[in-house]
Amino acid sequence: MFDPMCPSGAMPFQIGDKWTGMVVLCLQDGPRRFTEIRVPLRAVTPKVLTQTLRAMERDGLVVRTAYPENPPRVEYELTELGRTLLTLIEAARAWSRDHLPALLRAREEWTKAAPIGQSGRP
Amino acid sequence: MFDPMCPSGAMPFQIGDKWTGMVVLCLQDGPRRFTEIRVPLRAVTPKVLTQTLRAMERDGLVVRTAYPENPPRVEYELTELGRTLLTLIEAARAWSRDHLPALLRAREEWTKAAPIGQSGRP
DNA sequence: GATACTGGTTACTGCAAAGAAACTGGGATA
DNA sequence: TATCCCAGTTTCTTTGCAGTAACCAGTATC
Repeated sequence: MFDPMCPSGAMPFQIGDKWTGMVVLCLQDGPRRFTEIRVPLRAVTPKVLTQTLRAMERDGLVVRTAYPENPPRVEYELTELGRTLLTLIEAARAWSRDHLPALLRAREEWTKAAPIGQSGRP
Repeated sequence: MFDPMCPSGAMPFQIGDKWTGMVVLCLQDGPRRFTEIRVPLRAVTPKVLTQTLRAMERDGLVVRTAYPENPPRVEYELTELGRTLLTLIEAARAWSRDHLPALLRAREEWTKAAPIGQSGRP
C-alpha cells in the first residue's frame, strides 16, 4: 500500500495535492494520529504531511483534535465532506483496475518500439 | 469553459497533468486539430500543449494523424482507452456540482475567521 | 522578394512544491 | 542528569513544471 515503486505512481489521477488521496484512504476507517498516517506514507516528511493536513483542514475535509496530554496526542478524522471523496477515489481505483494495464502496455510499447522517428520525436 | 478565473481551479482533482483532462473534454465530440484544441485552452502555450499531447499519445489515450497537405494538418482523436476517462471526468464534475460549494465555503470561513491562533497557525 | 500560414521545436527563465536535516518543548522515564 | 516521546517547525536545497520568446520548414499568396 502506497509503495513508491508500485505502478499507481503512473495512475493519471490526483485528488488535491500529491498526498491528499492517500490521506483520505488512511482515514477512511476512523481517526488516526499524525504518526499513524505517516507510516503507510513512508516517503512523506513531517513538513509535507503537516502542509497536506492543514490544507485539508482549511477545506473542511478533516478535523484536527489535539488532546492536552503528554506526550501530545493529535487525531485527524474525515468530515462528512471528506467522506464524499471516497466514492470518487473508488471510481479512480476502479478505472485503474480496468484500464491501467492497457495504459502501461501502451507506454512500454512506445519506449521500446521505434525509439526515433515516431511521429516526429527527436 | 476553461476560464482561468472559474472556480474549477479550486477543484481538487486532476487527470494526468494539468491540461490532460481539458484535452479529453475537447476531443470528446470527435477529432480536433492542434489549433482547435488551443482555442478553448486559451492560456496554454504550444510547447505545453505539445508536451501534453505527446504524453497522451505515449499512454495510448490519443492518436495523432498527420496529413501530408499544406498548410500541414494534424488531427488528434481519443482512443477507446482515452474515452474511458470520460466517465471518470463526469464523476469528478458531479462531485464538484454537489460538494465544491461546501469546500469553498469552508475555505472562506477559514481565512476570515481567526486569522491567527487557529490550531497553531503562524 | 516579402509575408503569412500550420504545427511545431529550442533555449532560457521563474516560481512553487517537494524534500533533507536539524531543531523545539515539556513532561516522563532511566 | 540524560534520554525518549510526539507532533510538529525552521532552514536550506533541489526538482520539476510552466511559461516567454524566438525560431523553423515548406508552400502559397501578395
